[in-house]
Amino acid sequence: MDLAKLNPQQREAVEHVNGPLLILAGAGSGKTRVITHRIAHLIEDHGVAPDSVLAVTFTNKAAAEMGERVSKLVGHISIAQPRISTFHSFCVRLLRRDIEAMRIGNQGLTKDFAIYDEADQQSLVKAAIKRLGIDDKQVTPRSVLARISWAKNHMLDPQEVYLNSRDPETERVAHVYEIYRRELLKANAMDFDDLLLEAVRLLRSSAEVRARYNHRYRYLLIDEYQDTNRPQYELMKLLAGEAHNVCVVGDEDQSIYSWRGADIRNILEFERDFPEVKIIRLEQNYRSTQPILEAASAVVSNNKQRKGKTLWTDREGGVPIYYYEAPDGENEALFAADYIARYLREPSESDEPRRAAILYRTNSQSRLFEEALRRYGLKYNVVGGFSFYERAEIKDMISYLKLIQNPDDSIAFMRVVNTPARGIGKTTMETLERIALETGASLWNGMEQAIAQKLLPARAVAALSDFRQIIDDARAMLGGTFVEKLAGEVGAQQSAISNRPEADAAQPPGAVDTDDTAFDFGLNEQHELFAEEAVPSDSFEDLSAADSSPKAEEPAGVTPVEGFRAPGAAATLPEVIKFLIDRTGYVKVLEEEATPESYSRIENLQELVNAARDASDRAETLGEFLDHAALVSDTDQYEEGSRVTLMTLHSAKGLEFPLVFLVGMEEGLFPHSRTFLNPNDMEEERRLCYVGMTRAMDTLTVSRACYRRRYGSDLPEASVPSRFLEEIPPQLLEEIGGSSRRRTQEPSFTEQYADRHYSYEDEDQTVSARARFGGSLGQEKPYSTKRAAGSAQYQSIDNIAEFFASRGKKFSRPKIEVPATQGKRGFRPGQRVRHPKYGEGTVYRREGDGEDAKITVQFPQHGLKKLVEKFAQLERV
DNA sequence: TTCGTCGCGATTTTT
DNA sequence: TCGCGACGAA
Repeated sequence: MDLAKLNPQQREAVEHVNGPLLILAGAGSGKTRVITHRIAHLIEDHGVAPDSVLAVTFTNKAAAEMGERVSKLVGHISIAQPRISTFHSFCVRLLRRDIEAMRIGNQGLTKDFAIYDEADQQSLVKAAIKRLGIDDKQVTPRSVLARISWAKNHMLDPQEVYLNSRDPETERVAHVYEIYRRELLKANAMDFDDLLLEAVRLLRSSAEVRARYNHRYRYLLIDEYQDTNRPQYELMKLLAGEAHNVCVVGDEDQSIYSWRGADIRNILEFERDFPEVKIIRLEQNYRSTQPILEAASAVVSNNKQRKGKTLWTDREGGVPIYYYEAPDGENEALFAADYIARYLREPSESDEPRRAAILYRTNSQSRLFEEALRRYGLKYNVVGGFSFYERAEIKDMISYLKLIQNPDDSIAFMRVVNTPARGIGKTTMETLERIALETGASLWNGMEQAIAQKLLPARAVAALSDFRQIIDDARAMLGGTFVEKLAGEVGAQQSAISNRPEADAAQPPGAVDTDDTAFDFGLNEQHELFAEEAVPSDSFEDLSAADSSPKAEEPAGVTPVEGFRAPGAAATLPEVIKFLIDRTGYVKVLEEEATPESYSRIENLQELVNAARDASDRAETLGEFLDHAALVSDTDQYEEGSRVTLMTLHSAKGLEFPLVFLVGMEEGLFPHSRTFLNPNDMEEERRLCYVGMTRAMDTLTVSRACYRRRYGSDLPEASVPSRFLEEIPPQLLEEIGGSSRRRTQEPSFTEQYADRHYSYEDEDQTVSARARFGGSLGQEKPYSTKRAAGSAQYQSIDNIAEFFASRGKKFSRPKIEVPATQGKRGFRPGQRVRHPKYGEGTVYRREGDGEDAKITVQFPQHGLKKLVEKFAQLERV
């Protein structure tokens, strides 16, 4: 292993082999490099078996990237590779394998458990609130769910929440929590938090399982350690076993997930639980220029809760931080787009192609920038927001699959039982829920009882039977055929600790108990055979045509099981999805709708079939396919090849870009208004700002809109510059655009162009740009319903003209009618004022007029205050 | 039971 | 602006 390219601290970290290691790695200090080299060093120079190394990262994307880099370093050595995964997917694997060790009698979750996402959780909580008869005006499902999640992240069960409660509201939360938990169990399901908790519970409760994993994973690495929460910490301790070969890497200044339970104390307790720990600090930054580093450090140094460290770089020179003050949000976006367009056109100074990122605080801010980039015909990649698997039609199909896998999944049941409409309405559902509640069973079970005992009107029974038949048929198609990768290289590695069941016989459809969803694990040759016939054409017709495989037409209920196991008789996952899409009439409904929206949904479904085919090609089981769907995260969408990336500051963690736009630097937006009350939250916002700034390698541009529309209302509100702007040392900041205050001797890249950014006669915005509006987007985001639909509205020349006309108006009158009073009191947003009690502040917002005008003022010490202007005794400063 | 309209409230950040 | 729930009519 060649360690010559590492600095002394990095090298020390890499060469540390046994025992606990804590690496405090500042932004851009080559942390990933250290981790990958450390893994390679262990394997290459110390003969550690690759698959006894477990590295845990925060996102799947980071894991994949790290895996790639590691296999570049050591790929030649062995087929076995280190396991590199996120906490959550690691836990899923662990639980799918061993969770039944916790089953007592017939109680407890089975390995076919479902994973509930936030929407599923919300439905469950909503139902629980309703059942408890709690007034849902006061408590929203959202807030209750947040508190349940908080409790889970602090490893408190409903009992403990109840016993610790000091107010009736917390008691109610405890009750909802208890019901929520029971419903999850009944549905054989877990939420994201449970994945961690159950894994901890499993490793604690079974010495045998724990020993197996301790034996399997000898070396443990944890990235982004500052963002781990309590359960993750416990998990780490359990996995570290006796050997304590655990290396954690983190940066207190980049801790931005405390709202999700991340606890900085984990760093302190690490030293307590592993007293023999070695601590290494990485403080040399290889990423950013001096001014960027200095500005970011200056901002974060305003935090009180901080050990403090000094990042330094030997990189010399660099342009200042540019600051652009836009009249409004649209202009801010156009400015960024214009700047980026020019930037990308310039030849790159290094070998790397030019890349830029626009970073914002909330996802909703992306829209304006997307529109602006489209105007300029720039391809871009949006990370976050709506992901593919969150789209309604996709969730619907996934819910059908989930139901096949786990019929007790009541949330999936409710989602699709009447989707598309098949005459199962409110009354029917209420009856089913009642039956389920009375017998303590799942909705599916309730349905079976209702059908068998004819507890419902004939029409409802018929509709339910039809629904059941669809699920049963689909399951029968799949039964016994979905292939597990057993043979060959990968299988050997996996089966080290895996204890897959021998091929189970698929049971006849209808015989539903928790075990009949087990799949056979055939061989690869067999799979290849099926894959051949599974390749359909890509047309829409393909979906709607009644082309579902012949066996679907067979009366599934009477065909003997053996019939489904014969070679060639079983269906692959994509076939089953196509069967479902067709048999449920889903596409038919969409086609009848015949709107651009509905066609794009059909496209999305086609995309799902493609995804399933890929999974099937990789020989994934239905369960694995569903896990993947549940665990892909927004940040995983980041494409490295993309030249322009839009994302939230949170998603940007761990990435770097030559050019970064940090936009929306306004009080209330960033820092977000919800953090005004709590100083700790404010410090986290500041860390978030630090994270954003340190993403920039060469150029950092910060911007703000003086007037911004909230919720698309038509009167824009004045904004107050973000406090973080003021924390950037003024000598590092240079205002650009309209009113440049200062000119440097040589016109910088920015200055050459900055004054031209209003120009709409720019060549990019004429014919060529128009021609590209449709196509470029489609390539970049093939499944984007909303965005595909959105792009349509700009395709006509009239619309474009209209767009520019409206924009043009704004620019000629940047200050749109602001509710401003002429009177001498008339305080206007953005103005500095003094209040006898609260001191100096900035006017944030003004409502009403004349005598009853109310104004909201932001005071540094007291936060936002709403005052009646007449009485407030405010003076101008 | 379904489908339409209307009014209201919402926006942090994510595995 | 947009998405959801409530409400009412066929």
